[in-house]
Amino acid sequence: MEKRLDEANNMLDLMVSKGCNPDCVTYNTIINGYCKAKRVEDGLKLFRKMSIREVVTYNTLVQGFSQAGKVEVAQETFEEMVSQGVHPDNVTYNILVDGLCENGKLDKAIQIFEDLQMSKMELDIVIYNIIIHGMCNGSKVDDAWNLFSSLPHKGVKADVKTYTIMIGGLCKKGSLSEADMLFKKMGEDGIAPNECTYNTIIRAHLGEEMKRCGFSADASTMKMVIDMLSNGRLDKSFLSMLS
DNA sequence: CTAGGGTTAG
Repeated sequence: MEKRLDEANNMLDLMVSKGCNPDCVTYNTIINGYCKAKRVEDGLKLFRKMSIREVVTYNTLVQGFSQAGKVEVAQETFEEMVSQGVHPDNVTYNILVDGLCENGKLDKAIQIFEDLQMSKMELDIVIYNIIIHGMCNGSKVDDAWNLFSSLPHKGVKADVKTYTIMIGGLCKKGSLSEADMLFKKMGEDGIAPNECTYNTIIRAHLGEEMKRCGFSADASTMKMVIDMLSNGRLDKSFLSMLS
């Protein structure tokens, strides 16, 4: 967790030298550490050396490759898992579908999600949250809304994340009044908003308020930003807010 | 008498 992977590896060698054999949890802890440290290739090397093939390790690797932006390799790892006879579980599909969404492959994510719905796997709210989030970020807020609205028929109960994701999607689309209505409905449905929900809706309202007050990136604003960037009062990451 | 490792929102 502290990204001190080489020390962790030395510890692994030490335990082996003392006759204490690592098991799948030991290995997975280190493989996950490699992935979090953006060293998924090193994680894969360790994986190739071990003989245990279980679902959690594959899940770790699929996520590692996705988060390293190598979603094709993540998909290949998933295929390998299936061909090795290791059965994917809910977490596998959550990781795979989220990885596809985060790497610009929303259509593929939706396709897998639809296959899952036809399968006899029991889907819980997590996969719905992931796909609704993917749709909202992929400019398919209307599709997200339709899916969100279908949850009661499917016997799946929306949680605070579902509402927050959907409210965020409506805000992004510019439908602030619909977002407000959903925020109200969420309370009526007995789901309490949390800090994420409030941040989402407050940010959208502030953005509207700024527009109404005539704030925009005009010449004088740009000059102010450029000045503040040059004297260091404003961090460069601020610019990402503007796009 | 068998822990501990992998998943979603701004």
